[in-house]
Amino acid sequence: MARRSDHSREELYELALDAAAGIISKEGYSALTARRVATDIGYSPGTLYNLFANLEEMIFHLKGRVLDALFTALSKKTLTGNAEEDVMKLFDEYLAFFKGQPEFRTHLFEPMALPASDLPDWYRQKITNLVDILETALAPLFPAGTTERAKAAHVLWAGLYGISSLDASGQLQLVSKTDARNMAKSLATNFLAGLATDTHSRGKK
Amino acid sequence: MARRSDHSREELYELALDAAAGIISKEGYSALTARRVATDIGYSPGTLYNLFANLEEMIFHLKGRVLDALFTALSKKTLTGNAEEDVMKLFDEYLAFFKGQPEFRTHLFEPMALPASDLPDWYRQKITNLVDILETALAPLFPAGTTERAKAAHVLWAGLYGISSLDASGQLQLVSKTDARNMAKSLATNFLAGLATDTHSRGKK
DNA sequence: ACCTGAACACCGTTCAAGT
DNA sequence: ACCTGAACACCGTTCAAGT
Repeated sequence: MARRSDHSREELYELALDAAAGIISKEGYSALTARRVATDIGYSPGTLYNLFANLEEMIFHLKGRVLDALFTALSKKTLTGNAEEDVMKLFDEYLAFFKGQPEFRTHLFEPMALPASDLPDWYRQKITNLVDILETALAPLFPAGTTERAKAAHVLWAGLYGISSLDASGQLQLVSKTDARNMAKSLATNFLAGLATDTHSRGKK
Repeated sequence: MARRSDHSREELYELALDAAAGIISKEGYSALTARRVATDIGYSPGTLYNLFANLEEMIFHLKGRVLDALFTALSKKTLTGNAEEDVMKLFDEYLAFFKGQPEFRTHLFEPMALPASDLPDWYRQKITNLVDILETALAPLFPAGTTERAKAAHVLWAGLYGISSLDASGQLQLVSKTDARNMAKSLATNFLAGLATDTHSRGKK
């Protein structure tokens, strides 16, 4: 074939990520290969390497896109000012988001092949933005910008991730009706109740 | 070469898992291939397929071994009867276990390619045994065998997993000195404090 | 400047053939 | 019965050559 300029670089970028997302949701992660994406967008494999350093980087950008979509979904929620209620609202939206696209839930936050310190800033920022939403819901409980508030948001975020992730991969026994939502509620309720006792009373231990 | 019966089937099984563990810890997961394991144990690739259905199953068995080692480590801890103290003792041992072998932390509980329902029983049992240790530490807070006690143990387990996992993959900003241990402590303290208020008082909400 | 497609160095897995 | 090793159908990635 001859040279193609049917698509700009930006269009190609979007086409590639679209194709990758489609392959994953239709056939699973194992079907996602550079050659397959190239075929699906009608270009040769080499072209992909004009857009991304390698397949891993391409997946990285796809994850970035999913993080953006999750951010949008969580941002839509209007907070009431009741911390427990708001946290559960966000938890529910999180769980609902991945229920609709289970393929992504299991891989979105999975360990990167990169050394942890090499996580690019633009990526880390997307995660920060997500955690910040959770932190906002904790505003009634803490003075703004305190370390304690950030820590609480981080623990809730990591806890929710753990629940969602182990649930999705069948690594928690879900016999006893203790499904992910139920566990998320337990986490939110008890952790926040514990924070309250912590802040108000509690001398030394 | 000729036929080899240098090793029994059981010996081969152990040799293969030993080799796999060595490859992972020395060169990372991406270096783990069926051909490489075969080379390292001095057999041809085909022999591996006498032992395991495929590479994934082999990794599965390796994970089982790591779960056993984690169980052994956690079992060694003697519990004091103070729930909060005991939970933190177990949390610390968990974090220490993976600090010594970070390659495994990031992959041990990662999503399986299998549908969640196909997790073999022997594997799920190993996880159950681990969570049961945590549940034992909660004995002072709940009547034995209650659903509530099991649920609390599950939430703590999933939460710890989330913290450990996101920490390891650099997906929590560890700028603010909020390291994994600190977060695990926050989870344990506040969740258990919340459980206490839950059990004793608390009418309707 | 962008894209191709052959080429390189690998994979996982199978299975006839050997002992 | 167990093991080999060639073979098959793939990979990711590179890069000279084309337009």
